[in-house]
Amino acid sequence: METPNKSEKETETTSASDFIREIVAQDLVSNKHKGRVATRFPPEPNGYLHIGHAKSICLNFGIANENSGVCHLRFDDTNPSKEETEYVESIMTDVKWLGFNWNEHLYYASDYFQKLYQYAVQMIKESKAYVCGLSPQETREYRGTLTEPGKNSPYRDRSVEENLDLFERMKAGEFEEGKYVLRAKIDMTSPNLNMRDPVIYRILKASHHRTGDKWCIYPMYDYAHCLSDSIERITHSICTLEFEDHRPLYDWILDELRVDAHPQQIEFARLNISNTVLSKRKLLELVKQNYVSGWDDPRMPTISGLRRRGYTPAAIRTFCERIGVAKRESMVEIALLEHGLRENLNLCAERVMAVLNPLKVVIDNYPEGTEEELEAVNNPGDTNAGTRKVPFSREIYIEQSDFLETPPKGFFRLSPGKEVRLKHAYYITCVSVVKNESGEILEVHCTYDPETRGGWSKDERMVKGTLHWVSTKHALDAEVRLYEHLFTKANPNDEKDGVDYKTYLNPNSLQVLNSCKVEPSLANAPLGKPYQFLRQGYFCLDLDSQTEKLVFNRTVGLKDSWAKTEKKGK
RNA sequence: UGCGGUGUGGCCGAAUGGGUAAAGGCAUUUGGCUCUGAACCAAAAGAAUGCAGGUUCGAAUCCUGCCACUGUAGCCA
Repeated sequence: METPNKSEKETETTSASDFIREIVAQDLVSNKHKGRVATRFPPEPNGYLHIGHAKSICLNFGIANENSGVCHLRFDDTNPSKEETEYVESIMTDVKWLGFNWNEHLYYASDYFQKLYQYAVQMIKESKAYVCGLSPQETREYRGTLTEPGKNSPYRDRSVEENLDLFERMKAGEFEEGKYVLRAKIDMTSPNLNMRDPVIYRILKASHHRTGDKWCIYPMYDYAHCLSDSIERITHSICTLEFEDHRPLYDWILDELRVDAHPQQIEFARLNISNTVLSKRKLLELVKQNYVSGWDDPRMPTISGLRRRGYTPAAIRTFCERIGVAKRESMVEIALLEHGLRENLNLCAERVMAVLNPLKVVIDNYPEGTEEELEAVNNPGDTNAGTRKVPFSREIYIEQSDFLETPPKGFFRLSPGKEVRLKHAYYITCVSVVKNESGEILEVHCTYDPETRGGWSKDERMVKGTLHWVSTKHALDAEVRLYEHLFTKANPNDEKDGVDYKTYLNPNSLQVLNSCKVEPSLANAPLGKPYQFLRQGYFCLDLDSQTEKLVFNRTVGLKDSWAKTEKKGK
């Protein structure tokens, strides 16, 4: 498997098996497909990919990779009224970014329109399909209900010749949309509604993003999908649970057409994640109604949103492996996603210092006008990451939350009379506080111990707290965007009593900090490169960033056990 | 209320034609370590597997009957 980012590091995981992989393994043992494994990822190009699709991508490409097989990328473009080239592009970008490669196996259902048409003619000739003139409304009425059988269409017994003629004229564009459809002749009394003479072709006078105006009849999903799978000689056609009831139809079409490749459809449960939504309709609504800034808003669970947020492909892949594959519908806690993210970022993110809510500290005994460069390791877990120089001077910024005039028990950051370590620098002791008339703290005065340069003390005196800091005169201004879960409720889809899911939108999902100070090495931060802002979390440069005004996204915060005990105390 | 599917700790999920204390991960709690209250290390707590019967020396696995949840009545996919 190729990874697009060379610096990317993979999290160690033992890939677990699941019921689908077992089926594939058994088929390999029984030589059912002569040792071949061919899967496919078949998105409809009518929207952006989200992390639910990533589960399917990892599954399909994963199974192919593990078995020296192939996985096709096939655009299921049978409905020209909804599909666009823009989506085709974004889907390819996202699949590649996730680290998967379809090589030469890029297909479109629209490539098969001619073949599909010929198969339809064959079905008509064998009296297995007929042209129906019922209106959409009538078709619905004839179909029956969940508990009542349907009844035969009055057009069901047209002659083969008449059907052939009508179908030909449908194709020639002689009829308006809705006037006729081609239906499979199965059984209007079947307990499975999908088998009640399903429509397999409809008239659509829309321009197709690839075939233009060549066609005005388009195959329906059930008809096109199984045949596309068969044409491509897919061995295992993996889809989600809602298609379970369609499997008899999938098999019926392939059986009746006596094709020589008959893939096996296998269904699994789609992914749900807490505190977000993963339905195309809802995601589209959030975008269209400006609840978010776009498909790639860093709060969105879309692949493009996650990418902009700073997620790594490896973290998403690991997540998809860990959630497993099963048939029961479930909701995975978003904490699992975030855990894997931190785990991966911890390996590859370089550490830097940034102060989000600055508080000025003056080091009284540090010579005025002097400055020095201190060495800082980029990643304590990875010696290859090297070191960098960080400028230090008499005035620095620390985090407001790192100073408390009257500290509670267990607080081991800075407070009057207390000594703390400045990361990579010196030990400092707070000697006084300067406030304005209304009592707000303007600056904190400290003294430093020159013997502790680099953050070490020869006498091994105990210093419990270590703070991050930035030299005031070297600091770069930055905007930092902090994100929280998009929804406050674990399951926003639980819309009981008519409550709309948007009711649960988190008003604090985006918090913008405008007066952040970051260390100068960040001046040349490349887009998307992961950083750990020491003691705070993982961040990356956002595409809104400018040279004069850097903009960073918080990908995910570090775990914060102090915040936890603080909360408990309240 | 047809047909299909699914029920295993708070959340995912193993246990693949019955066999010792029902894996593992996340979350939670505790302790250790540490120049990040991070990471890391160690440990703890937490389920008698939807319910009720039955078969068996022995059942999450087999049988019977219930219950709950879910999908399905597009000329969407």
